[in-house]
Amino acid sequence: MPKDLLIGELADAADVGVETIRFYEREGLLPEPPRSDAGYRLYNTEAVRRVRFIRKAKDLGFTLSETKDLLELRVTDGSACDDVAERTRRKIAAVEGRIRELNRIRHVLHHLIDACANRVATAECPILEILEAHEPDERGDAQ
Amino acid sequence: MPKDLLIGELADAADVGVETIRFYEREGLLPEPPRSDAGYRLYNTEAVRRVRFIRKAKDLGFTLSETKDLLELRVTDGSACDDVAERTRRKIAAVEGRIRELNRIRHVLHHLIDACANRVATAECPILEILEAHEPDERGDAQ
DNA sequence: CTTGACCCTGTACCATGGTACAGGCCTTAC
DNA sequence: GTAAGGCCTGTACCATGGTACAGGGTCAAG
Repeated sequence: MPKDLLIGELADAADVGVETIRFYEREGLLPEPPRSDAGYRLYNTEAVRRVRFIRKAKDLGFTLSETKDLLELRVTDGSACDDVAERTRRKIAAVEGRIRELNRIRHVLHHLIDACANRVATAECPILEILEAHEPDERGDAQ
Repeated sequence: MPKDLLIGELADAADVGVETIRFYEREGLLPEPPRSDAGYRLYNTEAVRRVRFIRKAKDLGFTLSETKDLLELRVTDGSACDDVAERTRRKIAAVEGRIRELNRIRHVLHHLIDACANRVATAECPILEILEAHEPDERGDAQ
């Protein structure tokens, strides 16, 4: 039987502050956990994964609301498979759009390294070349 | 000779508000442009690319300060090539890290689609599988 | 030569995502 | 049994990235 974690232990394990955990709970990103007799929140190890995921998603530029959507994508009795699949496809498209943009930035940065190696002065700001090629503009998803 | 843009024309072209342009200037992301006799800011088309890039970077989760770093990466008389190359390599590593994380999310979302197709109920929140193995990940060329 | 749409500076305000008390109740260790 | 720590709720505050006036000058059209 896995031992329950107190909020401070969860915070340490997920490398965030205690206040952040309570904040995520208020915002609906973490379910309200069961409580001890004294009213202490009792967490399991899934909560650690959840908090770490929220952090990761935030660093990738997802808003808390988008992150909440991602966490809610699952097949349960109550949710129609087709609907979940459709929402998931939209999220995949959004993720792929971000990957494409990041790859464009990556390529341009590599060109800059090359220019450096050849001691070629880049008069203009080279990173702006990113926007030369076509520009899809849509953010795929989000709200 | 390319016609100068007034701030409102730049804002329209880059699809942001006029106040946002002035905000970016205050924050040092846009250089102070020349002024007309009446004190109006006069922009060229590079400014449009710059503002669009700032927007894009923001959507990808870069802070304004990181974006400023990216825009400052260039080889000029005043900056040592080796230093620019080194900073650029660090930025590439950061970009590649983001791409890897996004690919992990993408894979898990694809698994969810599969589970859906097979009408397999996913009891746990499937996206949390992302944090399981540190899969070394196949290169992130989603282009 | 005035009206309306723009521009200027300056300051105030807003949403997001936390962070930091204050005031009080458990729990363990001495 | 008492002190140190951790937990509770509640409220206030903070940084980032804008957004929205107020009060005033500019300019082109009619």
